[in-house]
Amino acid sequence: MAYDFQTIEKKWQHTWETGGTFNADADPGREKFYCLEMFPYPSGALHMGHLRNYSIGDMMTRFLWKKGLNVLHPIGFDAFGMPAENAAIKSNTPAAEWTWHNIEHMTEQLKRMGCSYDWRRRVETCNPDYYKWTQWIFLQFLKKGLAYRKNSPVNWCESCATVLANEQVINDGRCWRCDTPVVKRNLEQWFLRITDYAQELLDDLDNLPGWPERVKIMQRNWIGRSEGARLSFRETSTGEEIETYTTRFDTIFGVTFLALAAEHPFVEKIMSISPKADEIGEFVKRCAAQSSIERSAAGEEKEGIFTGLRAVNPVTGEDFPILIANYVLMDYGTGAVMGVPAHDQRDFDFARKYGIPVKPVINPPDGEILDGETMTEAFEGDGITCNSGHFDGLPTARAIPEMIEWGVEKGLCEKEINFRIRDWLISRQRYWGAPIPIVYCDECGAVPVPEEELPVLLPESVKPSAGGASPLASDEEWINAPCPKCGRPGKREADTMDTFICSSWYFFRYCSPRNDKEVFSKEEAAYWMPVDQYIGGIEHACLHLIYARFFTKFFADLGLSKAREPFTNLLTQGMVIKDGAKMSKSLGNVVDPDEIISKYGADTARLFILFAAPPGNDLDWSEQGVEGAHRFLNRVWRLVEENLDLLKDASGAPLIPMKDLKEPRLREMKRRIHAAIDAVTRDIDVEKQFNTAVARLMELLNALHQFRPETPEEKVLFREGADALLACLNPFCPHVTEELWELSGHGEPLAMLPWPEAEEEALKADTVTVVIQINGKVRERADFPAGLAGDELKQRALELPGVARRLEGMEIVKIIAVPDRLVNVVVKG
RNA sequence: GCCGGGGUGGCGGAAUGGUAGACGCAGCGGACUCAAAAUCCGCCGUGGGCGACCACAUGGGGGUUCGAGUCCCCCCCCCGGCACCA
Repeated sequence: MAYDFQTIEKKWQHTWETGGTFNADADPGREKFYCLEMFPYPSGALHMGHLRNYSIGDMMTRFLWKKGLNVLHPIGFDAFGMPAENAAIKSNTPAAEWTWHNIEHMTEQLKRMGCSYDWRRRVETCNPDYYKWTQWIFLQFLKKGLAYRKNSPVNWCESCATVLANEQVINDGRCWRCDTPVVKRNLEQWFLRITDYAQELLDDLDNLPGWPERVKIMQRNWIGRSEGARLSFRETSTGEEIETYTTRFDTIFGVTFLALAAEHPFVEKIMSISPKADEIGEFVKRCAAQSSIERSAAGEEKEGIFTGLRAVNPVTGEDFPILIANYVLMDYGTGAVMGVPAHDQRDFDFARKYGIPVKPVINPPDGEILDGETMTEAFEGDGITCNSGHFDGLPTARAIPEMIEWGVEKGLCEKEINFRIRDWLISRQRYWGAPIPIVYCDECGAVPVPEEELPVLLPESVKPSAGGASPLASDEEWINAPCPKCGRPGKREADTMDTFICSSWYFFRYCSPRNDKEVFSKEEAAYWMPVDQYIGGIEHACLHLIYARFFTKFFADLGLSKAREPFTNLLTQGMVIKDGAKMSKSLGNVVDPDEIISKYGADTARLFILFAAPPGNDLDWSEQGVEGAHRFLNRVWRLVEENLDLLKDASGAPLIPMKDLKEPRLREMKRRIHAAIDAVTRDIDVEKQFNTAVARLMELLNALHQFRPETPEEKVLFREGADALLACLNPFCPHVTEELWELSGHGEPLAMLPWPEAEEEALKADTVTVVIQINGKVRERADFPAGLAGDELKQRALELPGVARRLEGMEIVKIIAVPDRLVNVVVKG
């Protein structure tokens, strides 16, 4: 017979809500802790990934409250985005209505989970009170010259009918949301200058010891810093200087061609003077038509076309042909590459295909002498410089810096650092997002909406369409607005902001969510920020987690906050798996959290999730595992219920310290209680291994279950154990533990009672099992008094009959003794 | 290709260089019951032996050490990230 979790959970949820139990206010006199889980998109209902995320965060929050900290634990909704729009198109429900309905439903679900949020602080990014400040932040970027408009080839998703930022193009050029191959389009779009922060974003990763190494590595890769040199080659007929960027300036003597991207500005000039203009034009068109998937595939056949023009190597005076090549990208470096086929595989493949000479300028360190005629692949490794004038004989490690140094002195090149990360494209041709607060005027150009006129409200009547144009442009009433500068008729910016903007600063807003005067209160942010513990999925490693760092640095530079990093500790939880695959609707392997909570209760769901795997691992969903967790809670319930009288008898009696317990059985019970407290505390606080913490509590329950107290002394001890079990289990299963705590005669609720502390004296064992090895193999075990020193331990081990028998006729070489652990006898013969 | 993270029973997973497999799931045997469920007790890495025991065993191969799942070297496999970035 199961305990009545339905009634109990409702009861305590009601108590917490009406009592504001988990509301937190800034209090400079108290140590704070900011515990945050990534806020959900209100897609309709919580899924298991959410349940896991919020179970982890809630358990930690409750633990930290009990440790005496002032804990900020807020939640909100990342409420702008495509699904609302799609739902609007499909079911003819306004996006706002759909979204707000989901928000209310999911709020109810979070409450049913027993989550300890400060609900006063809930924010929704689609709320004008919120996006007013999203727009304000955009204006600050604009003011600082960090927001700008540019016409450029941008990533376009046909299915989402909008552009995407580089970070949002994943899996070989596909849309992060719908997996559709992305194409390039030329559009005038808004960008944020995240590249201004590239170096700091990279450097500060070293100041984040609380982040998983792999997330930091992913960000380093994404930022992609490279050191090299910029140098120009003069085109012989026009005298035009064509700039290139190289990380291998030491190969400058090996340049045998120059390759331009099809979009390179000089290509137009070439067409105007070249007799081959038609042919070249056709090639350029073909390149442009290739999707970014085709163009960025490493195995793709390299194609090029001779332009008939030539350029001169400023170092050697040699001249060589200029080509246009499909493997040269316009948006990295200068869009032009110096071709060194002997030492770059791509250049090599290209040169062989088009009969361009290969000129080695580095020989391998093993003494081999390369021959450009017969080489079958490029030599890209380090070696000894050759065919390079007075630099011959230098090893690569010295050649690169020394040759750049020389080039800079001679005025041939400049040192340059390049980044792979690009400026953040934030325009979206969508309806359900924060409007970009700009009015276009024929006279004044793009004019920012004055701050006092914010928010630029999103009209709720607009019907989003599946087509390509920005839906807002179709709202005549909305789109027409006077120029804020000159008052003449103008048109509003019809694009909305990338929703990743909204989620880049919500953790600041939580600090003062109802502030209608400022983006956030400096004082409140100074107290709460940075977030001490952030919990979420790893899929945001190069998206949200970079953007949020960028915004935080920008706020610091505006003087709004001192924090230069938003998240001190990051926990990336694994996925929830079933039948070997991530839960997904298309695979039909989803388990509905509502059903689990209805059938077993929130405590059971939370316990299973935390017990089944360490938080970083993928979690294999198992209904039998859930039943196991439920069985455990029923046993806890019975342990208290069946011993209620006894527990009440013992209430109020002072605990018996270890030194006053004589009987071994009682001393052992006491030790187990405190060993459990000690281990659970360490697992939660230090190791972040919640599965083993639960295992220790299961052991404690098993021990209590077998204890069967009779004497008054035993009853006091039993009560101590039951109390410890409930107190330690409370952050995991807050409802059932709270109910049992009350039932067993405690006045005050558990939630805010101090976390139990292990008694040092009670952790020491009286006797220990020592293992006796002979030549490293376990041969005997013996219970000895704890703390025997080496010599005595050896003595007693050798006296054991089993050991003595085995050692007969053997010569003892040496004996290793580890107190309280083992004795290893090394023998010969 | 480069950079990470992994590989331990039937399964999820434990193990400061010191008893490999905690805890749970599944399975097997027993008690209770007219019976079943629930519950309780016991067994549960593989092979051998009636047995106390013995051998083997943490992806494979070497090494360091009295002692290696753990440290070092080489290799295989799986997962993730990046990848024509000049």
